[in-house]
Amino acid sequence: MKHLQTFRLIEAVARAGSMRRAAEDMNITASALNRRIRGFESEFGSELFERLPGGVRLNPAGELLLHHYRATLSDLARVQGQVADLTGERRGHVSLACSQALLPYFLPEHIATYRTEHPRVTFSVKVRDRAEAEQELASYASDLALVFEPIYLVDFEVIQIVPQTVHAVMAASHPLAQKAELRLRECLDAPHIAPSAQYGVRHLLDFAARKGSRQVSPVIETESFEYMRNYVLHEQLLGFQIPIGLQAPADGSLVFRPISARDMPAGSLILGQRRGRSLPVASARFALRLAAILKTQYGADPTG
Amino acid sequence: MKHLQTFRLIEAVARAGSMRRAAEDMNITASALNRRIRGFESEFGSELFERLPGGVRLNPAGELLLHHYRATLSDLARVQGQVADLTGERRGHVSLACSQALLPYFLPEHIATYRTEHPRVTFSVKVRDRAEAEQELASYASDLALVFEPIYLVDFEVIQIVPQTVHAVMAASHPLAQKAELRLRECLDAPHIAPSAQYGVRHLLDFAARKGSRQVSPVIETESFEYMRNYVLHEQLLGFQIPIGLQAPADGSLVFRPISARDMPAGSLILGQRRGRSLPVASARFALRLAAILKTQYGADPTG
DNA sequence: CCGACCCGTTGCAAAAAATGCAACGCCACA
DNA sequence: TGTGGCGTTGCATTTTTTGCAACGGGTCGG
Repeated sequence: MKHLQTFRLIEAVARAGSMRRAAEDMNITASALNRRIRGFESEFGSELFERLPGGVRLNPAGELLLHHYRATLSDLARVQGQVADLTGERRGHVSLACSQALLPYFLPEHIATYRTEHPRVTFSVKVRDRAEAEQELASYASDLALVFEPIYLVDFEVIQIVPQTVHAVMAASHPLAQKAELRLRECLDAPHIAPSAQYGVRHLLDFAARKGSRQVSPVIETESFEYMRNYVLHEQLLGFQIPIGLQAPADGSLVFRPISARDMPAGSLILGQRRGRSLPVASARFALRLAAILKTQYGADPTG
Repeated sequence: MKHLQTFRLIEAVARAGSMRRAAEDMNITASALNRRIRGFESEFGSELFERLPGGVRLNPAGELLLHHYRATLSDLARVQGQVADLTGERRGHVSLACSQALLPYFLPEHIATYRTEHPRVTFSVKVRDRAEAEQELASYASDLALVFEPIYLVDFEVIQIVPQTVHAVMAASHPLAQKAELRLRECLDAPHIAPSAQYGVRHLLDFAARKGSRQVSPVIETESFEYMRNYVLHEQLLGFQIPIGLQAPADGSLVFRPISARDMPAGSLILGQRRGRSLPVASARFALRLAAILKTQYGADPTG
């Protein structure tokens, strides 16, 4: 949209922290950029940036305006989606932030299915931990978030919530692989590999361990669940993940067992959006679909 | 705001129903206007107008877009108000639609008072009957409405509600001027002048009369309460109005008496805004002030 | 049934706005 | 005290927008 170019430039300057760098990013000269900013500031009635030696930084007025811009952009996208609906076309864009567990199986499968039915709908999939995901929604950078155990629920509107019991992941040859269900104690006694602190799985583990006056003491700590799943095939360690991110391989090399509910309650996988926002049509429809799938595949909402 | 010029043009075309007329209104040539519209339509991805012989008309896509524009405008005004607050200045604009009864005393007094405290706040005051006032809010043409007995309460969010008993207005020499309170029967028996059907006062009168198997049969019917107040000084008729629009003149020529609550319940004077909208700072503050004044001057909210 | 009229649209030249280039003053840092 | 990055400004150039005139199509009244 051409009429929003000035806002795009403002955003670029805010991101770059300097007019000259932003000018380069946007493929115009610093002078042109500078004059657009100054021109807008004067018609807006207030400066948007603090001029510092070495660059610029958004001032509070600029923050407010940038927020307006993002809200405008999002509303315009919604309108375009509605118009596309009017003309009978199913097109649009869905932007989604999700936890790592959704990457290997769940999202690829269901986005692919959705796209066979609606080939003109495109997707962005970002990986964000539970804190970042909310930020993503708040800044309108993503329409939807599908996150395990989000932290702050302010401005986060729950669309669907499903329980996910943490599972221990291990090689088929691991001694504990014989049991159908594991006690937390057994897991902590065995050498283990654990996700780092920002993840919901780790948070649940730490919490449950403290309650039993134990602690999680991983041999390896990692930010990557994929790394964890692969590593336990090479050394006899226990890993931890939620079932939506797990699938038994055909060769039977990897197995996973739930941790007893007596030791650790199930966590919540939550599909949500920014509170009060009306989503673009494409995102809204996809959210409905996703909610239905989660509900039927992963059972009733534990909160009622 | 320069970057919204195209939207202003689209709105003008929608209002004028023809590009050439809109071009004249906006002081540009029809060709320039036409090319901007076509240009925008092509980047937007859809036509906004039906081209008819004899002019154009918004199509559904255009309606959606115009709605987006108005929402954007309103949000931008809110942001500008917040920024003005940041810089310590109290400026901004309050737009208000109101019933006639507020014109003679109430609004002039309180807007003037407000402006002595906040000289940089400007006002628009539009007179609208109770149906039009809601339309005014819905289209973002006004921020606030202060209306007696609004009709449809959809999308109308009540800020403050105060009771107003309908009063009979008459010359001091009128026989009924001796009594402190009038029965509806007495009023209908006497020759009277009444507001036309779209007004809340008339609506209450008609309703109460029907309940007593009577009917309002005015000698004169008028859209102007000012006319009514002045007319009863020249002929011995009863007029009707609510007390917020009445003030006893110094010379005692005009008197007004309440109609008994046994015959007719008090109506509601309601201050409201568009549901769910976050108002510009100036309007929000003025609304708070107005609500406080209404509450203290005209007693408790009858609905609780 | 046809001419007058109003409509949206388009070609082309003029006017206006945005841009690039070069230079200036400023401040931090070495 | 120089050096390099920063925001900003004057000026020539390029790009965009506008106004003018004309075209084709439709309605309406004589």
